[in-house]
Formats: sequence, C-alpha cells, structure tokens
Amino acid sequence: MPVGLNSTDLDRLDEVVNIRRKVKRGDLLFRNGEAFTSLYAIKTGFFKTCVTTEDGREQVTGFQMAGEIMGLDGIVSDHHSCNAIALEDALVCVLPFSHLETLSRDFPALQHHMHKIMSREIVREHGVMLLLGNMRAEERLAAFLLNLVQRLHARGFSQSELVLRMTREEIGSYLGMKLETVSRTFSKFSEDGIIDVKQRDVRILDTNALTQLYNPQPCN
Amino acid sequence: MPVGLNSTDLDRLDEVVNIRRKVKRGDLLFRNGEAFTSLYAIKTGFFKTCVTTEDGREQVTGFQMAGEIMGLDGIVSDHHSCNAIALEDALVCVLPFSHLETLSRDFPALQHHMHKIMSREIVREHGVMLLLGNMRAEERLAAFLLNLVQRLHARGFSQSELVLRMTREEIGSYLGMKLETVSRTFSKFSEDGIIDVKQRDVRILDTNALTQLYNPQPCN
DNA sequence: CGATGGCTTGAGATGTTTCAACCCACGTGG
DNA sequence: CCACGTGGGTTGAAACATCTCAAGCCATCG
Repeated sequence: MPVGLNSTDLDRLDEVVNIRRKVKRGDLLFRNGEAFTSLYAIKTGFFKTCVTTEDGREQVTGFQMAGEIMGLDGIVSDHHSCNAIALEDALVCVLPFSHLETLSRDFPALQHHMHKIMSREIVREHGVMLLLGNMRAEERLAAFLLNLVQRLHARGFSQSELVLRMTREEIGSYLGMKLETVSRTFSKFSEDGIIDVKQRDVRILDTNALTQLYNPQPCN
Repeated sequence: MPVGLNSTDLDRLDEVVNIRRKVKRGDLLFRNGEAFTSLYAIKTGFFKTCVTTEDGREQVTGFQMAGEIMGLDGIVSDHHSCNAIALEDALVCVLPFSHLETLSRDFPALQHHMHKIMSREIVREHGVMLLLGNMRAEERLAAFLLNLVQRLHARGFSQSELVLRMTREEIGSYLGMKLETVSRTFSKFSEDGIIDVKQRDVRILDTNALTQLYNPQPCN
C-alpha cells in the first residue's frame, strides 16, 4: 500500500495484518455493544452491517465485500454500535486499532489512508441518505444494482451479471422498503426488459435504462 | 483539549486554530466540488449540510451547531461532496487539514480525537439511515426534536424550549418528508399536547411522550 | 403598508405496505 | 433417490401513509 519502506518498516506493517479470522455464513464478526478492539479488512466473503432498535426493527447500513473495511463505528465509544454478519463464509484480516494508530503516526501514507477510508464511509452514507430520503422504489433498486455491479466489476467480475448474496428482505431493509416491494420492483424491471432475474441471479440487460432511472434527467 | 503539553506544543496547536472565518446567514462555507483544504469547527452559528443530484433534488445530511466539525466529506477525494450553508450568521475556526495530520502524528490524543470525530459522524449517519428507512413521520419528527434539544441542552440551553433555525422544508429534507407533512405533524403534536409550536419557537411539554413515539416499546 | 417567504390546512391522488395465498428451489433424511 | 419440509420469493387486492396541488394565512422587513 504505502511506498518507500525498508524491511523493518514492512515487518511492523506485517504485524498488524497477519491476524486472520474465519467467519462462517450467518455468524457475527462483531455485535452491537461488544468492546471495540480492531478494524476488519475483508479478504474473501460478503457481509452486511445493521443497526437495531429496542423494539426489534433492523436497518441494514451496508453490504461489504472483499477489500472493504468494517468496524469504524466502534472507534467513537470503544464499543461497536452495529452488527456485522457474514452472508457467506468469509475470511477477514483483524487490524488491532491501537496498532494502527501507532503505526499511522510513523507512516503518513497510512495515516492519510485511514482518514480517507473514514471519509469515504461518510460520503457513502450521504448517498444512502439521499436515496432513502428522496428516491422512489425503482430508483432505489436501480441505484443499488448499479452500485453493486460497479463494485464487483472493480474486483474483476462481470459488468452485467451478479449473484445477490442477500435476501429480498435484506435488500429491502437497506433500501427502506418491504421485501414485497423489492420483489415487485425486480419483476417490473424484468418485464421492462431491463434485467433478467432468477432468484438471486441477476443479469443486467440495459445498464443505460438503470442509470436513467437512478439519475433521471431534469425535464427541460 | 489534549493534556500534558509544553508551551511550544501549545503554540503549534494554536497555529492550527487561530484562523477564523465569518459566514453570513445564507452563505456557503464550502460547496460541492470545491477543493478540500480544511475542516471547520463551528464557534457560533448554525449550519446545514446537503447533497444534491443533477436533477435538482436536495438531501439535507445534517444540521451542525457550535462545537461540531464540518468538512469530513472532503478528505476522501480532496474535494467537498456537499454544501455547507449557514442558517444564521456564524463564526468558524478554519483547521487546515494537512496541519492537522502533521500535528496528530505528534499528539496521539489529537490523533485519537480526530478518529473519534469521524467515527461519531459515521454512527450518527447510521441513526439517520434507521430513521429514514424504518420510521414513520411522527417518529422521525420526535427523534429530530429530541436530538436537537439534547444537543442544545449540552450547550447550556433549555431542555424544553428551542428555536428552530431551519425551515419546514429543510426539516423535511433531512427527515425524508415533504414540508406539508412536517407541518401537519407539528400540528398533530400540538393538538396532542406534546409540544407548543409557534412558527419556529417550540416548547416541549411532554418529553416522555416524544420518547415513547420515537422509541415505542415492543408490544408484549 | 404592501410584498414576500414561510407556514398551515384541506381534499384527492399516488406509491408503498399489509395481509394472504401460493410457488419454487434447495437440502435433509428416510 | 425421492419426498417432504422450510425458507425465500412472487403476486394480488385492499388499506394506509404520505404526497401533491391548491388556497389561504401570518410574520417579517424593506
């Protein structure tokens, strides 16, 4: 990641990255209320994070895939404030946060990288707020699919085919709609020839139409 | 803020804090797309931050008051991705970000403080997502009022009286509802004897009822 | 004092949810 | 290897909350 390091430096960096942890599908990587010690970098697998209320409502706050960082929520209070659940068997790097802080004092590149990661998460959440506050069901699902496929593509997967690792209910929770509405909207897209859906397999037939939906032009 | 500093240290810290900037009501502190150079700490005044879409939709992402930090969105891309607009005449401390990064390498307490600030923002946004994704109009407004009054109280203001610095439309944008719905919900609370509203002056008569609304007990 | 922006309220339209029934795919165990 | 059970997904119809459009009111300020 950063540059211009000698071998001692590399050893120190290695120290922070060499703890691994396996998480089985359905298991929690960390849970709401748990003491915060580490950030987690996903090596393989797929996660959801969600917050809950006392009366049992659940809001999925994000879906995370390989290369993404989880656990930032825990820094502020030394306790996690959400649950991280593996949607498929996963392997993560455990990054003890105090080590990260120590190291990033010596490596400005690492320091800046951490700041960027947190800032990116803040900006991502702004986008979700826009989606939840302003968009209708079709726009939400279009935005969701485009975002997913774009992130998968950046990891070498297809630009047009994807396998959903989450249920309709989880998609709905993330997008602020009920699972039935998610299902109906998938069907609508399918009828319109925009996508092909068969359960969790989705093939995007008309990316342009999705983009249009997500980002409608102002009517001049 | 941090502890155990000699006078040279204090001078260095002072350097980063002694730039002030006045912002008049209605003016932008920074705008979407603008180059990112600094964070801003509010000394006095009240701001909103909002993101916009090409087709002109606007989502208020937060309201900020004295003591709070703005501009974290700019770190990831070196450009701001939202607008910060003063809702009343304001004074901010300009905190050049590169100075902050340099300083926080020498002051672990400052470093950790910055991490906490970013983490706090992430957690706050989780809460907003929960609100936007799961709650109904009354719950949203109750949550909003309770949050505002709590933050004001922490700054020495009343626990029960507040003056809204934002319009119904801005509240609505933040809470994902139309201004008419905001207005109606205020009226409903007023009819129910929970609050007293006269334009922007709000007096909370029954905090308990608001809490109940926001956080309904599971029906046993 | 009039203009303006912000706020309130009503009535009808709309999109999403709710409730219900049904279907399908998958995995397990007989 | 098939049968069955189960969780997930689909679809329909009615209920509901919020939005839209419209009119009118109020406070503020030049």
